[in-house]
Amino acid sequence: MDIREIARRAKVSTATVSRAINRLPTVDPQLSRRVWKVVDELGYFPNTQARALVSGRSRIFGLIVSEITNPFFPEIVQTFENLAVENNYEILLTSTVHDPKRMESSVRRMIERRVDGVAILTFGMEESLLEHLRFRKVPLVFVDVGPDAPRIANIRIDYQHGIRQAVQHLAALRHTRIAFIAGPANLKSALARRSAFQQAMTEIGLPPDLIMEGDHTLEGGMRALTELVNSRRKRPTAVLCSNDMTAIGVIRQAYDSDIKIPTDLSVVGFDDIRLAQFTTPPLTTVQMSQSELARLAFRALINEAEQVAPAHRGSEYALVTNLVLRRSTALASG
Amino acid sequence: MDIREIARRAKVSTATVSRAINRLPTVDPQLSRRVWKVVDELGYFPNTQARALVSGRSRIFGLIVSEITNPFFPEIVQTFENLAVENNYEILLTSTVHDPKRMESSVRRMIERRVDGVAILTFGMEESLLEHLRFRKVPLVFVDVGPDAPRIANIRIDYQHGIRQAVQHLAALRHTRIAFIAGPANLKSALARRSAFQQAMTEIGLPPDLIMEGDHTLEGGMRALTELVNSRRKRPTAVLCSNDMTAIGVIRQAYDSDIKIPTDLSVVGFDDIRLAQFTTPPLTTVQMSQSELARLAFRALINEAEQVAPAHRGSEYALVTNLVLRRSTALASG
DNA sequence: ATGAAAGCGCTAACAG
DNA sequence: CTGTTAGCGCTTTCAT
Repeated sequence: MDIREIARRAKVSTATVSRAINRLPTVDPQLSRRVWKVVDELGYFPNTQARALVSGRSRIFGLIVSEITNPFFPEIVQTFENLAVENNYEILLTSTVHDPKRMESSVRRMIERRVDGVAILTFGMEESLLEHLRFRKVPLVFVDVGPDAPRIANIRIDYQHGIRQAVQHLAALRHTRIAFIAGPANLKSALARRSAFQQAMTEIGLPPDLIMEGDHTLEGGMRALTELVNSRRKRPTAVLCSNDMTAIGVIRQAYDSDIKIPTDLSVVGFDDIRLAQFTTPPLTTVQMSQSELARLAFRALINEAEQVAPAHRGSEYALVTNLVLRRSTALASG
Repeated sequence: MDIREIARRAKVSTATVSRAINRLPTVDPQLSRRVWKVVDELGYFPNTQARALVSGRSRIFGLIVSEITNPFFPEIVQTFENLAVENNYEILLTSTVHDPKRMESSVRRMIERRVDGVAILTFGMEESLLEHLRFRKVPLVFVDVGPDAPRIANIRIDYQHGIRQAVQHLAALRHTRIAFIAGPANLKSALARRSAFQQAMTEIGLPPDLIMEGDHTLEGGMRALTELVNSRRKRPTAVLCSNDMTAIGVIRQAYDSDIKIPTDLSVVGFDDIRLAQFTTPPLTTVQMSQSELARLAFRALINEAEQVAPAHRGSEYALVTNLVLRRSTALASG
């Protein structure tokens, strides 16, 4: 069943069918009705491949993430999909699973399907992979790490804003010994969080000297708390974590070590993944809105894809972070 | 840049380029090398839309889920994507978000992109939506609820197996008052879990009379435990939940009510979502392997899509459930 | 083994 | 306002 079949049955040309289906205003309402009647009767759906072939636009946006199972991403994917539906796009979702081969295949798949734009929301992308995409002038959007170039948008995250709130919140609860459990040192966003912490502490005259190394995993959080507890130094009364998984590890380890949260130890996370609401106690954390991030990314892509004359420079979007209070923090004990 | 460009530069016909790229054995190695050289030099990637148009196969599988943010799904999506990459397919992911309009648009999008098969992994699908898909003879795979018809595969889940293990595990820990928090009554899979519980209890001579209504949400679990606690009846020492989110709600409410888990109350979940490992204490639960489910679904689709002569009946796949022990269960107190 | 050419389903330029 | 037709990039007969 194709457009010709419809044309035959509606006794019009294929051009008219095409126009009617695309709701071009220049078609006689009479004919249009005839076309739509046949379309509905036959249950006809236009073939997007054929459309894409002739129009040169696939109406597909690529979305590259690290791993779908990383709790940071489902919300992003969902929001992205919602927007795609609203705007009549499809989304081609690929994950790199931290594997260079998979990154390469992601890019290849994007190009083969002729996507109209790609949002790269992985943590740390190999520059080299962008070559093909940039060469083909595919609109791109990055978080934090993109180059400043035409057709490349960047979402800049204000880590400082939320982290300052977190530190000041803890200070207001009379905490003075506040530890920070950092993320992987090769991760730009983790480094940014770390220095935001240092600055926020310094601002209020607290020494930012209690910094533990973590790796953004549950296990890393558990290890870091264990170290903190076993250290000869005086134990901190509060700990700020570079991401929520780390904080969840801290909570888990605290439970095992009979440290009560928040009475014995206040814990603050970062990201505000869905899971943060489900811990016991629910986690106070710095929110970096995943849905807002997805919205910005989508908007960047659609702006770029649907404008006729591409801008000469890339555009910038900003995302602020904010503390959300739950129940893992309390007045410093003692 | 297209196949003609390659042909011109390699001084062969487009037919030869096509054959070389598709690695047909009938092409002279000499020419093939020439073609590939040009392909690599230019960074050429075949246009999948054009391929799909002529071949009639899109190499896209649809995957319909309820909500991507439901913790049950990310693992499924990830596994599905891994398999897609391995087999050179793309996945068209849509979610119904429990909205009839979105279900409809999911189906429309699948058909417009001419997917080669669809896995319907939602909880409860409107029969009516299948019409279009079945009419177009698209291979389909369901969980539990699919009709027995050609090109339609079904994955049957053995709820009984894991639930019996859970009940017997609790009984072995000397629990005799075991409650069950059920799921929504309109959900076939929830009903199956409930009756599996009843049967497993009856088998060992325990009365399956402590059944609370839940709704598969955290809040539902919290409410159910509150009721259980406030009831005049003797409190159960163990509770089996229809899904993990419910169990997590129970854990949360127990924490708020100063009931220690597992010492005062043993809790068992169902599904084994990733999150179950991250609760405090980690949740003992009946595993219904999401990755295995995804694997079965993908295999069903690819079998159906790549066989020349469609079988006359739908095929059936089985998935068993199994208890996984963590730390939310213990000997009955008292 | 290779090439010429038809055609997949659609849109858009052009003519009327 | 409507129809005719070329052509999007590729695969696949059918000749050679």
